[in-house]
Amino acid sequence: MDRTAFRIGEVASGAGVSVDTVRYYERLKLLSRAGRSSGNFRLFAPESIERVRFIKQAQELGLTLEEIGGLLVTGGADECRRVCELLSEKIEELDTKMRAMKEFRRTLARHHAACKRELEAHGNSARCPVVTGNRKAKS
Amino acid sequence: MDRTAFRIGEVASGAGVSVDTVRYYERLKLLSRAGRSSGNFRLFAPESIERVRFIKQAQELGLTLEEIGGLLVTGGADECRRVCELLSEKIEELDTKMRAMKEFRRTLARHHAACKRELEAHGNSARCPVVTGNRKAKS
DNA sequence: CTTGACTCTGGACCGAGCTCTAGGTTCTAT
DNA sequence: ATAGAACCTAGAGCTCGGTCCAGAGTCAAG
Repeated sequence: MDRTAFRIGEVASGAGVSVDTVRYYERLKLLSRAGRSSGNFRLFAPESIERVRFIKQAQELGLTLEEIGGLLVTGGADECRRVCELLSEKIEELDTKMRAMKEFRRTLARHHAACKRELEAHGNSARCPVVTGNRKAKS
Repeated sequence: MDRTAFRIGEVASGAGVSVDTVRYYERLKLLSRAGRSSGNFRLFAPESIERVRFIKQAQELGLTLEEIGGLLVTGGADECRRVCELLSEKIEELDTKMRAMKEFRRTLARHHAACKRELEAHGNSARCPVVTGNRKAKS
């Protein structure tokens, strides 16, 4: 039988965050207010765990909690339209970011190569060429 | 003739940050202590501007100032070796992150498609299907 | 010489996103 | 029955990455 109610600690460990974080998200309305047990313990639906994971994932990619909130809103047709827009904005941002990332990776790779060359050429008297005295000329 | 000394305001606007930020970076040793003019104004080498830009770029990709500091250390052979390692670690992290990003992009695209379908299928009575785990929006 | 833009230092303050504390309640295992 | 783990609320505190003061000095233009 599938569980339908989880206590805060289960949600937290299931999603890899602290219970404080779960309560914090609830306060920010990233999670809708959980139901309560007879003893006033929060009872979460299984999807909440997924939801917290989603939040964390989104966060790692640089979205703020507020933006994530925007993506999580659920409601009628108007909300749906809004979310739809928001989503395509975010997708575009993501694409931009991925391009920046590739660019930056090249920068790092270039530094890495320079570093290696220096070590190979000058061994123990190597002077790290990363960023200081960095040839810049024009990239 | 190329300028060799820039005042803090020039560095700041050249790199698109505030003068406070430049001073802050100096305090954190992300920029080496600048020389001073007769009137005690900081004088920065042109590379400083590049350096601040680099910091900003790295930051956008989710590195902390501390990590960036690690990438910017410069010294003899030992430092060079260390930086070299750090760089390949970062490159790998970046690759991991880029994969996560693609994954996340797919997630968003999937939600977007679902949203659109819902709107087309149910028009004004659409109920936004984005992200699992909303227990009744009604509180 | 005056004005106004720019700079200096040191320290207070800010928003985001948690994290911890205190003081109390509930649940579960023995 | 009782210990101890997990939970509750309200609110204070923390880290990061700045940002903003106050009070004073510097500097170029008019």
